[in-house]
Amino acid sequence: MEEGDVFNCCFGEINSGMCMNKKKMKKSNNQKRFSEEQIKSLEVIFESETRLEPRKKVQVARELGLQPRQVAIWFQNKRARWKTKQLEKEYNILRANYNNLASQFDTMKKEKQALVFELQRLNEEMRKSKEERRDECCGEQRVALSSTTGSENEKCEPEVRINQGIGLCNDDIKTEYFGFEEESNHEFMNIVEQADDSCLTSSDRWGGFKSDSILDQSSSNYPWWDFWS
DNA sequence: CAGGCAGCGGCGATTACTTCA
DNA sequence: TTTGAAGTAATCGCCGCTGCC
Repeated sequence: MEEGDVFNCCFGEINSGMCMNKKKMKKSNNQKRFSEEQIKSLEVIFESETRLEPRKKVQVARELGLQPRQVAIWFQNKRARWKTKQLEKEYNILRANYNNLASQFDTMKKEKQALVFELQRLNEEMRKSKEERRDECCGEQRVALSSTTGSENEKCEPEVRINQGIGLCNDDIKTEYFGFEEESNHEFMNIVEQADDSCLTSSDRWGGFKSDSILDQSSSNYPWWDFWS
């Protein structure tokens, strides 16, 4: 006896209703997989319609030699499996997008670090040149003062130096957060805003990344901005 | 018209079984 | 030969919809 014969024999029983009591059909040896042709036909139908009209279901069942209920169950299971596969696909896409985003973030983080270092270097240079200019200025002052009363000169010099020192400290504190002095700070903020508009928040610079299905779901649950800390 | 009820079908979770490495 | 994982047909319980009374 061939396997097909076993199959047909068992389904003969099922189809005759002996095993198809809806309530409590004992899982028995009668459970057999559908034949390749049956599966193929069902797959073809499923591709065009994932749900069957009752009339169509009866028709398909008759054509394939199955019970309408078996066809209905097959479609139910098929929908469930299809859904699972779709979820897996979507998950893989999401994961790929996340990895892409993470690597972009890493690159930007490094760029930012480099810019901060550059900013610090420039700030230091500016501070030094300013210091030099003040030293030069103070030297000229001293020459001018030495031609007047000597006693005033002796009193003046240390105070001038202290005040200059305080002035420098204040400047440094003022620029600690921005890296610029007040007059250049406005310009700096403009640059930052422009960069922000064109590079960071503009979606067309993010390649093919699709954010619609990700952001609307995850933004409420996952604080993506934690990246930046 | 509103409300209760039965029948039907879909879905998610689970079970029971088969197949295969 | 045994065993564990994966696949699959079928069951169960729940829910929503629809038609009837």
